[in-house]
Amino acid sequence: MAETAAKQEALSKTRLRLWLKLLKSVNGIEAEIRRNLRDQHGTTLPRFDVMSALARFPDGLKMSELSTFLKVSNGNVTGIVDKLTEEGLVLRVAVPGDRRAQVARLTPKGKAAFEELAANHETWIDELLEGWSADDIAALSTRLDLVLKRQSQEESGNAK
Amino acid sequence: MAETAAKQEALSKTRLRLWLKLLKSVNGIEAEIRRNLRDQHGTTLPRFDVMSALARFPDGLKMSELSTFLKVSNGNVTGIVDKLTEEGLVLRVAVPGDRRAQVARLTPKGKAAFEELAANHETWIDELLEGWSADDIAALSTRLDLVLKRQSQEESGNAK
DNA sequence: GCTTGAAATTTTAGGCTTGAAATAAATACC
DNA sequence: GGTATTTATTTCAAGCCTAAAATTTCAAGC
Repeated sequence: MAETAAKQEALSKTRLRLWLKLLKSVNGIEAEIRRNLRDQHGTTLPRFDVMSALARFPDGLKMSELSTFLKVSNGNVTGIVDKLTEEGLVLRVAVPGDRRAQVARLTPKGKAAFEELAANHETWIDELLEGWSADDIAALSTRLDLVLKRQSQEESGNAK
Repeated sequence: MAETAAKQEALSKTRLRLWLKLLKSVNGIEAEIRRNLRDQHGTTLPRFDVMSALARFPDGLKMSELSTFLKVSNGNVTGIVDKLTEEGLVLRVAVPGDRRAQVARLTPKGKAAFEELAANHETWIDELLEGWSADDIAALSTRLDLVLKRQSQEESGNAK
């Protein structure tokens, strides 16, 4: 039994080291994407994320749906959509029958801009994950599902 | 050859999907750690990161060493160390022979506070990565080394 | 029709982050 | 010794982010 406890202890340290490495890797990739978005396109990751979400829903998303989907605060989305709207990339559309709500949608200009961004984004990721085979990816994907499952359980547990 | 191109195309999409899943998982874990630090200890991740770095270097780190190590800006570290200093967790020590530089060190109080945090942190990670075996971790670790190697190469390439 | 509570959104105060400008001190060169 | 460059750090302006408060509208119950 002493051996088991010792192994558990070692596993805990091993997991911690992996987490730190994982965080470093992901932060590094994210930093490069932010850099590319800024230097090559004059935009930012939060703006890209909002446009990406809206691109998936051509009929638009309510502000609250957007913030839930992106897992950021309502107030945060307000500011980003404000900017994108000023630039003519996003449009706020009134929801018929509910004067409280508004739907944010990409304009044609916004859609075109996003498609350009998305194509480059995919290329960047492809280069950054160079050397990852389909098998590598499948293996990691199933491990990540464990983490995501845990997270979605927690969410529903925290729901009021 | 058409098949090869098609496979490449598919791999690119697969990598993109993995990246999105990886990002979601890591962000979820990070969010929980931030929540725990705030709710259980009244502190934040950036503060924990600074204390963690200083804990590894008992003789202290210069402000610039600290920002390089943590990969954040100089100005950022200034503000965080300011706060930690006000609270008596960190000390700024003059560097003999260079009146420009200062070394930040944990105070005994800071060291004790960090050790408490670090122990909990390890437990949180252990729970969040529940189900990850030593073999899983070893496999992922070698894949991540690919990413990290690429990142360190880029850094040295970007050095002036 | 009023009132009460819930829902959608914006506003606000405060912390984190960056890149760039400013300051001050050390170093190198002549 | 004097000037220019580099180095260490802080300050600053602006964007991002959150949680909480405020605002407006809707919906239910009476």
